[in-house]
Amino acid sequence: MSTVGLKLRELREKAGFSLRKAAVAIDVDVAILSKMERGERRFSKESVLKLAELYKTNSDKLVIDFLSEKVLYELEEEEFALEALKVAEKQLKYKKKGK
Amino acid sequence: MSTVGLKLRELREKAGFSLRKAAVAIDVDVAILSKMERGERRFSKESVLKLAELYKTNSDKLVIDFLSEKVLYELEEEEFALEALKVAEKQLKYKKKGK
DNA sequence: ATACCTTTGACAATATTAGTCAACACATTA
DNA sequence: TAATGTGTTGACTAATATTGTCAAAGGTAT
Repeated sequence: MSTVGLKLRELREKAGFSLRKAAVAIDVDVAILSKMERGERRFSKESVLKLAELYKTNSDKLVIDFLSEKVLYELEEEEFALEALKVAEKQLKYKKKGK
Repeated sequence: MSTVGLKLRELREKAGFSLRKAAVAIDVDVAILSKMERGERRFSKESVLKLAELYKTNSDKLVIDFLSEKVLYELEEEEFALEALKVAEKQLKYKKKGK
């Protein structure tokens, strides 16, 4: 169900890594990587970056998906989730201009 | 610095509540309400709702600000924060249509 | 001084998240 | 069939973050 998870699983398979190998390579328990790929547990940003490097892929989109999921997780079941996102965007743009 | 905090503080003052009175009314420690209003500690959604009711105000915008701050907190210092918000929005819209 | 107000910081309690480990089921293959 | 490799699961512990409690401080006004 997780976008980052699915993408990273595909990448792993294409790169020819077994779950175990990949887990060892990025210094994470196999169980955790398994769960992260399937969305049972959320990724750490660190893992995403390490995996991207391992699979020789650009990490930007993966990180964006990762963050997006993090945000949506916070907003799940919230009636005003969409409105909140829009306000957050506006604030962020304003802030950026400021500095 | 917190939007919800500022708004709720203004509302409280307009409604003529001291910090103590308001805190007691919503069953929260004074120290915490003080910190929440000033953005030193984040609000709980429950507090926002209770305060809105206490001040006889519609809570929608307050909740939206509250959620927006929660989200921005998660994304602070993230290079791709804006992109992540956009992706999250898209996903959310898609999801909504689905159900 | 007394009675309010708000703020502060130290501390404890709780909840959430992350990590560890052993065992399972399945398939492959020596 | 026994050994090896695959991914998954659940129970448990450890670490971290979030919340709550409390006592005391510094204001201001009566």
